[in-house]
Amino acid sequence: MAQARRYAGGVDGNRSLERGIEILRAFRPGVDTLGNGEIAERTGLPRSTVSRLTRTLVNSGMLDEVRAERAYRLAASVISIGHAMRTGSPVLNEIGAMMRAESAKRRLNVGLATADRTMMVYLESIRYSPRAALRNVVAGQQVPMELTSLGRAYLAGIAETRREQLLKLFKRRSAAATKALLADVRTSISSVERDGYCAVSWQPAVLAVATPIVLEGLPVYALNMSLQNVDRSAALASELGAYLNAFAAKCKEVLASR
Amino acid sequence: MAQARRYAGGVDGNRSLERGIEILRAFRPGVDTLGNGEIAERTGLPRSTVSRLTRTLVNSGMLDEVRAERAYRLAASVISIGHAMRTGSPVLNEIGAMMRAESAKRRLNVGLATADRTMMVYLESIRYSPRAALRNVVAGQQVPMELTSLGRAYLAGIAETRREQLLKLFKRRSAAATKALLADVRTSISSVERDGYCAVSWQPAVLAVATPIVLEGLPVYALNMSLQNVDRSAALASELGAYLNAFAAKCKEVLASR
DNA sequence: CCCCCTAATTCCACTTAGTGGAAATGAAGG
DNA sequence: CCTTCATTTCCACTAAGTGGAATTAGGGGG
Repeated sequence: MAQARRYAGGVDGNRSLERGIEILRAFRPGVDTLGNGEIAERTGLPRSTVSRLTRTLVNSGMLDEVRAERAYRLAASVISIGHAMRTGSPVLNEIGAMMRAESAKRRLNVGLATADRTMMVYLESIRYSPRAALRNVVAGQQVPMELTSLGRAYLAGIAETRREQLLKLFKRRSAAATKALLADVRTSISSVERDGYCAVSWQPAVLAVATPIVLEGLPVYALNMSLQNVDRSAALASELGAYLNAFAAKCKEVLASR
Repeated sequence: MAQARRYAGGVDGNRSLERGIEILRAFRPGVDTLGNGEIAERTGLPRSTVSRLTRTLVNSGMLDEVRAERAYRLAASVISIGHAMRTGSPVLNEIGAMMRAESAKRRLNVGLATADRTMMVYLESIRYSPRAALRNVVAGQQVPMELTSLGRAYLAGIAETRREQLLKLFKRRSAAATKALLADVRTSISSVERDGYCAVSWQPAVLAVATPIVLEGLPVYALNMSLQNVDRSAALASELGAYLNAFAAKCKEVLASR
């Protein structure tokens, strides 16, 4: 009857695979282990189904079983695949080294991110610190799209229809302060259109600027620069913005000739 | 009839989910995009099945579609999940900072890895360089288990039955020099049992030592230290080994009290 | 030490969701 | 414009997957 399509109120696709992926997603940063019960709760799937799917994920090497606590944790395979994603990314390959150099030269944080649903996820985030030992690089960390310069630059870079979809999702997500927030987001988007970048101070004493990178055949990325322990000032923002615009121009040049 | 078990000559599990994961695994480092045809070749799955599963993976956010070349690439979600794995790992959480400090103090590379099938995958690899700008950290990179100090330390740390399974796999994999290689592997394992570490010079002018970390309720890990641009010498190897043993002891202390 | 209680796993009848060969569609090139 | 290769859609078939119920396995008390 059904032709591998449109199962109970869904879109095309393979239900078991979708559910298996949902289970993997249930492991968020900070969550170490999850038992089948907790997974069932978080995903809304029947317990017996979860039991079978986690078994499959263990066999496929995506989950490790912790027999003692009857629980599972993400296995090493997931970072292998993550690594394949990063090394496969043409953008990161081309400009990763430039980002490091720029971070060292300007003494600030430089990041490259793209969207995962309604979050921005860093492909690379180079954290500058005066002490060399504290400098570090993070990949995979998520920050909220609507609250960050990265996310707003991304929104400015994507197709309008998609942007409006996402804005609706934010509205549904945060009950309070929605109106002001959305206005803020739109201001940032205009700022990108006018100046090439937007500045947001999402976290206290951190000033961040970001700009979109739009390339044919690739998802939209956003590039950012940020400084910790500073007072937010318009002058500083426009200085950072100028650095960012110059750097982004250099990146786009390199990427265009790939 | 079939109760979600033992489909055509397989073990228990969900076939579609297994296949979907296989598709994700087909994207190895260096492979940027893959079309459905190539995926079908690499995985041995029927083309129509691949077509449906890739669509599902796109809907689930694990793959990005590149319409222009009718191909797919791994999406940002996979590094989100990879990041969740790393932050969820109690071992990396506890000793990551210590590893950085040790790398800076001893001026050498420090790595933590575990197994993904027959490969070792780095949870963290801290690459020391005299120039601060060149120091970097990699996660997810794979190295062959049977050829590296990391892999051999891991083999020394796991249950004997599992070890013998893996050794058989290596035999099947590399046709040439198998006998000598396996003897080498066993020598390394004895070396771990006797000295606490093993030394291997897998890549030219790189000397590496590694030791297993075995903890209740966690997969076996391996910790390594390595130096580039050195001549292999027994004296240097035992010096590195001593550093490693001291460091591993400190790590185990921290991990025991978690 | 045994028994209860909770949670995970297995069982099983049901039937839909998935399958893969064949047809259709679509892109690239002569 | 027509051919060729590749990818996607179609569709009849049925095995694979489902989820509620029964069962088993842990893990605290009593």
